[in-house]
Amino acid sequence: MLHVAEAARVSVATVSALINGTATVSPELSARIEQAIRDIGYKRNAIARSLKMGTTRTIGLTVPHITNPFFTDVVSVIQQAFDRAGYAVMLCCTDEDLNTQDDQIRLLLDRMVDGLIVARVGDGAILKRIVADANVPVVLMDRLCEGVDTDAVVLDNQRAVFDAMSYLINLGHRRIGYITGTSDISPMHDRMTGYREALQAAGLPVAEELVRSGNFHEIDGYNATMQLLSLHDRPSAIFSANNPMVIGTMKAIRDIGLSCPEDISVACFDDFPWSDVFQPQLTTVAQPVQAIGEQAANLLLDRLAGNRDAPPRKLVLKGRLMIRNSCRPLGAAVHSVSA
Amino acid sequence: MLHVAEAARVSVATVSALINGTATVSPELSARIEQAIRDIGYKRNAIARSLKMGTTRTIGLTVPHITNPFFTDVVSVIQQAFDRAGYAVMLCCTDEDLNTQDDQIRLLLDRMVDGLIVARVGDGAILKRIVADANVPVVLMDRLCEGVDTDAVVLDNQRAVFDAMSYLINLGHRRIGYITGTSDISPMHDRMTGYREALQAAGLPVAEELVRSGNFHEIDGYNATMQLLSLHDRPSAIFSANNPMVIGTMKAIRDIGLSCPEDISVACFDDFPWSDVFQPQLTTVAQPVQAIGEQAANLLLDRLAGNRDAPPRKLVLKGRLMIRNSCRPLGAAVHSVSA
DNA sequence: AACGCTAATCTAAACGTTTCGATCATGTCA
DNA sequence: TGACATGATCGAAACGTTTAGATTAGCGTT
Repeated sequence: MLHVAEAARVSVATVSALINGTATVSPELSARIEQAIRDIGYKRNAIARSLKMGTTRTIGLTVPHITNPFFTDVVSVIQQAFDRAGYAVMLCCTDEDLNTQDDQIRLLLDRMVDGLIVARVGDGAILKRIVADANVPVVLMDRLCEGVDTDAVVLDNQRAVFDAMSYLINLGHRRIGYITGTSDISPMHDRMTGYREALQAAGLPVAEELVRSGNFHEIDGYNATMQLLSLHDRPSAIFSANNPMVIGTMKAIRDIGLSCPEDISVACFDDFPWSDVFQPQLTTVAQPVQAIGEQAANLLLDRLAGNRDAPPRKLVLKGRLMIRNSCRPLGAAVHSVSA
Repeated sequence: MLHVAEAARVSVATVSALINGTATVSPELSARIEQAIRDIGYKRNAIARSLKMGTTRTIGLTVPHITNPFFTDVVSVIQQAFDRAGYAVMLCCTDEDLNTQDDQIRLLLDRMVDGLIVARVGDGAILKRIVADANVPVVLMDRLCEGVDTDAVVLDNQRAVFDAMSYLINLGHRRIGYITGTSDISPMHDRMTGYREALQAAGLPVAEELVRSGNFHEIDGYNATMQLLSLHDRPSAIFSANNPMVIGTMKAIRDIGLSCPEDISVACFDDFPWSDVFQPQLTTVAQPVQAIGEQAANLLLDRLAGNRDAPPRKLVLKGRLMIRNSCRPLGAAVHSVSA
């Protein structure tokens, strides 16, 4: 900018005024300055501007896994929304690791991001402190955090799983395996509650042997399913509480020589774009990814626009049960195939 | 830092020296400063540091679509690699739009990213100029760019498609539909060349009616497939040159009342994590996503480490044909089903 | 002619670091 | 004892912006 000012024989203040339109500058000087900008190929340095202004027009976004199609879709929507608003997005994947998340959020705050969207991981204590210290707006997404009282957009997970389980129960299933992620995050907790409540509402026992837990990865779903299928009294259906794990479930079913839905019914949380096309067409609980992403972005953009003092807003969206053909009705002959 | 200095009754220079280890500071002062840092909860401001140092420890990454599993996987690997190296990643999705890409790259450069990894979109002219102007290292990924002579990691697309086509031809297919993305980017061009060469090598004609082009989205694959399937002399196999489009292909096949592989064989570029499990199990060309991401990251990290003057390095990786069950051998009764 | 008002422009400080060179005490050596 | 190297610390400039406040010129009023 100094070079531009010299070339145009004006002060840097005038150049700044012209660029930002913060003051009127005469036509002559405007012309000289614009010419100089073109000649020199000047681009304003956003870092210097950020330092002075205290704002970076950049937000931080952390998710557990970007390869999980649910997060991929949401990230994509958020990215678009902030792109439109002229913000850049710094993306971090925490890989479901607490320390990683911790480090990454600090990294983002050090870089003076203007706001944060967090699909958190693990215990909320540290996150709580970080959020309290940093005075940037934070939006929680997908996962709430006890003690962190801030904007959030989540699903009614309990209801969604309740509905899915009720569907299975209505089909005649009585022993339904349930594969959950680590239960220290709110959706896993709520989904599990939905599972239990649906069973109880139908007067069915909650057999602990039917509940298995894993760490969100395909391999965890595989192992959990293997355990479920080797039970003496095998479940007739399996519900997987997240979508990477259901791939593992399907692989285990295949490897053990069974097939879905003939031998075992499968449903899961989170939809896939290809669910309609490949066999078995999985019955899933679809989250409104577009809405989740947009709402999270809107909540944060609203804060960034200056609405700092409004009380925390918590949006709860509804899931939708996509009934396809991976669950079969159980007739008189209950899970007839012998292992 | 000023506050820390005052609290510890030292100068800011000493605080800086201690934090960065750039000079020895006495045990007494060290203790005082460290205490002050803890008391105040001081965090170094990375923006101010960037301004002074001329480096942000942030890189920019632009991809056409993050929802495409291929890019998702690669982004994930790159993200992890830079995370380990202490860099932040600014992610941009260009949505296959030239202007968007242009804007985003400028945005990234304004923010003084230390380097750029680009899976480019469209014509290379503007990218070429931007890359020339910006004196940050750039690594091209997945897609080369004519006239941009920089580090790159790409696939041997031509060979990969040649192999896939040869496989189909060996199965007895003679009329093979081909669905490509817009051909102004190198992989699409190279893949098409592989298609033509395989046909020619087998002494088969290249029927232009069998080649359809779309814009990388599922709907484009759907439309292209609809056109192919309504041809008088329908192809017995379809190869889709990218993976979102193959979902559209499968939907079109379903909607038209045919089935794969009985009525029509399908193969495509890019693997899916679930390809092994759902029916039909798609035969695909798998890209070494892990290697692509790691190599791209390594190339850039090497430049960032100071190796600026080495001549541009171009890495060409090999694809792998994953033969599953979505393509059937053509016996005596050639594509028998009548439309 | 003196005055005040407005519009245009400029000067200089500030944002929070890093770093060069200066300062100063201390100990060593001739 | 004086010269000098050494090590620790500091002062101040610089990075490239923004912006408050000062300055100047032009013009209309009285």
